[in-house]
Amino acid sequence: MSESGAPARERATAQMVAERARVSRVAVSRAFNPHTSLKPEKRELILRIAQELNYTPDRAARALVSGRSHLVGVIVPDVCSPWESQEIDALTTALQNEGFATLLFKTQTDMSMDQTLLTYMKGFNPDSVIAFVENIKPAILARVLGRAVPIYVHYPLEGQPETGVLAADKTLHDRLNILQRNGMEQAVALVQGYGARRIAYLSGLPRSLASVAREETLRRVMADRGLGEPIVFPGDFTYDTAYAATVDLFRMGQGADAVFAANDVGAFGVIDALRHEFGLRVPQDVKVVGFDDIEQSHWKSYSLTTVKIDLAERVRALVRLILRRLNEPEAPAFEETLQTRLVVRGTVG
Amino acid sequence: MSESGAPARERATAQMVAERARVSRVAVSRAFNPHTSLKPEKRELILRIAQELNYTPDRAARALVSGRSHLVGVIVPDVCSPWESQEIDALTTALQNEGFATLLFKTQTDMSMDQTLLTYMKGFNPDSVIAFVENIKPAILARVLGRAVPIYVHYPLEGQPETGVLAADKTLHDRLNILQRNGMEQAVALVQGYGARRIAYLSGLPRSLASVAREETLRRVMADRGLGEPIVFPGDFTYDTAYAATVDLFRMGQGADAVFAANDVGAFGVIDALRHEFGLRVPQDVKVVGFDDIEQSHWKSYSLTTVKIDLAERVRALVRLILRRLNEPEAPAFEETLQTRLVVRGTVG
DNA sequence: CAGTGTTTTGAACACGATTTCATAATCGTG
DNA sequence: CACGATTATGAAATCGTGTTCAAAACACTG
Repeated sequence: MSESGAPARERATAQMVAERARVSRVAVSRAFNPHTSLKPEKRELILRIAQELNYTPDRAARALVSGRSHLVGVIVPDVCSPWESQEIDALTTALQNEGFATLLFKTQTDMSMDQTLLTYMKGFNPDSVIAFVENIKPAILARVLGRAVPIYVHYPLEGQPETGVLAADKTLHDRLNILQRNGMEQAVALVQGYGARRIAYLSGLPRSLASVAREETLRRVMADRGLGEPIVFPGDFTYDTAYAATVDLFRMGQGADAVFAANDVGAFGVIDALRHEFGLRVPQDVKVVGFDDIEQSHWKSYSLTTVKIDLAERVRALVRLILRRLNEPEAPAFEETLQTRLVVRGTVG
Repeated sequence: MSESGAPARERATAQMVAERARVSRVAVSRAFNPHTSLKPEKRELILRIAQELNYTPDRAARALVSGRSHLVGVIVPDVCSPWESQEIDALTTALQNEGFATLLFKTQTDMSMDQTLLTYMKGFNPDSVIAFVENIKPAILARVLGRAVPIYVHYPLEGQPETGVLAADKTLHDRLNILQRNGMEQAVALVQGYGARRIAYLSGLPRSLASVAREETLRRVMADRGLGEPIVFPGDFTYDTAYAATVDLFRMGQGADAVFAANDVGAFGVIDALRHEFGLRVPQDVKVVGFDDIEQSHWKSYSLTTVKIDLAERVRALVRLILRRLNEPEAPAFEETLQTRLVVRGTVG
C-alpha cells in the first residue's frame, strides 16, 4: 500500500513521482539521466512533477549501483592555514560546478597520517582523494582506498626527480607538479640587486616536500649566482614559530640581510619579529620574501613580496586530473605542471 | 560464482568476509555494529579477517537502509575568511570524533542562497545542516532538506527576540544563541575609560544577522552610558572594503576616536588605513576593537583588542545540538547559549 | 532428564536508485 | 499497407548493507 498522503516530512522517492505521473519508476530514473531515451514531453512532465514533490534522486542509492559517490575526499592537517583554506574554497566551488562535493577530513596536528583516518575515509567511498598531507606513501593510500586514485602535489627538482614519500613508490597516482625555480630565480635576482649577501631560509615542517624542495631550489639558485649557502633556520609554517625562530636567529648576532620564508604566514612572523623585537626596518635593513601569495599578503602591514603559485590555475589543474581519472580509471599516471612567478610588493626594495 | 581471487583493486564486500570466515553475511554486519548479539570469539574472528581483506562497511549502502548518511552539510559563503575557516576546522575535528564527516558547500559571493544549491545539497542526504549563511529562511531550508533539521546561529537582543530571517518563522530549527552584550559592555567601558567619545561602527554585510545585532548592541550599550549614537559606516567583513571605508570616513573630516568593527578582519583594514593613509597612531590617536578573536588577532602588527567568541565552546555546542537532534528527531527546538568576553591587547590603551 | 528461558544464528525482506533485456510503439520507406 | 529499422517502455535483476523473525543452540533450574 503506497500511501500518497505521506507525512510530508519524508523524502519523496522515485516511486511516488512515478505514481503521480502515471509512468514507471524506470522512466523517472531516465528523466534525471541525460543520455537515455525518453520521450521529451514525458521527461518534461516527470521533471515538473518531481519539482512539485521536491524530489531529488538519492545519491546514496545512486552511488550503490553506479559505483560513483560524487564525493572528493580532501585530507588536510589544518584548515585554518590561509593557503589551505583558500585552496579548499576554490576547490569546493570548482567541484560543485562539476557535480561533486567536498568531503573534508583532518589529520592530527603533526602532519602524520594514521591508517585509522584513511580507513575511516574509505567508508565514505570517495571517487577521488586529494592529500594535502605529504608524508603518506601512495602505496598505502591506494591500498586503503581501493578504487580511488590519489592525487599528489609534487615539487620536482632537475636531476633529482623523486623526493620524500614519492621516492621509489611506483603505485599509480596522478600528479600536479609545481616548478619553483622560475619564481625563486626572480626573487633571488631582485634581492641580490638590492645588495643582499647574507641570505637566510626559514623552513617549514621538517619532512614537508614543499619546504624541502624550496630550500633545495634556493640553494641551487644561490650557488648559480655565486651567493654561497643560505643560513637555514627551522620553522613549521606557523606565525608563532616563525616569530620565535627569527628572534633566535637575530639574537645570536648572526642575522641576515634577506630572509626567504617557506610560506607567507611564516614571512609575516619574520617581519613582525624584526620590527617589534629588534626595531629593524623591512625592507631597508632586511628584505623578506614569502611563498604562496595568499590573500593576506597584500595587507598594508605586510605588503609582502612573494613567490606566487596561481591558485585558480592550480585548482583548475586538480579538477582536470580528477575528471580525467574518472573517465579513464585504468589509464597510466596523469600529470599537470605549473610555474611560479614573483609578485613584487613592499618587503624588498 | 563468487570468485575469491578478485582483481584486488575492487572493494571487499561483507559477502567475501563472510565466506572467508565461514559465517553468514549477517554475522559480518553484526560484528561491525556494537549493540548486537554475537559470540565474542566470532566477532573477533570476523574483525580480524575484515582487516586482512581491508574491508569497511560501505556507508552508501548503510545510509540507504538506516537512513543515516553520517554527513553534516556545511554551507559557507567564503571558506577563506579566517573566522569561518577556523570554525570549519574545529567542527571537522569534532564531527570526525563522533563518526561523521563534513560535507562542504559554497554559496555565491553575495551571501545569497539559491534554491539550486539547497536542492543540490539535498541529494547528498546530510543528517544535519549548519548554515553559515544567514539570509535563508528556516522554512525554505527545511522544505528542501526534508529530514534534516537545520541549525541557526542567532544573536538575541533583549526585548526584541526575533530578527532577520528568523522573524516570524516558526519552522522547527535548532539554535545556538550568542549573547554579545557582555563583551560589548566591557569593550565600551574600556574605550570610554581611555577618553573616547566619538565612536564609529564599521558594519558587516548589510543583511547579516551578526552585524546588525552587533550594531544594535553597541547602540544600546552606548546609550546606557550616555555616549550618544555611533557613527555607522558600511563594510562587508572584508579587509579591502574596511580599508576603503575607513579612508572615506576619515577623509570627510569626520573621523572618530574609537572604531568598533563587525569582525576582526575588518578591524585589520581599519588599522592599516589609519596608519598608512593618515599617519594616525593606534591606539594613541584612535582606538580599535574587533569581534571574533581569530588566530591572526594576536599577530604583533595588529595585536587587536577584540570581543571573543570562544571557538571551542561554540563548536562543542554545535555538535551537541547535532547529536541531540539525531537522537530525538521529533523533539521541539533545542537551544544552546554562549557568552562573549573582551580580550584586551594593544589597540586600546 | 524434562522443561523453561536466554542467547545466537541465518533466511528473507527492505532501502532507492540504475542497468539489462525483451517487448511494444513509432518511424521511414517502397 | 506491409515491412524492417529505430526508439520508447517497463519487468526484473542488481548494488552492499541493516533489520525482522522464527528456528536452533545453549544455559539453567528442579
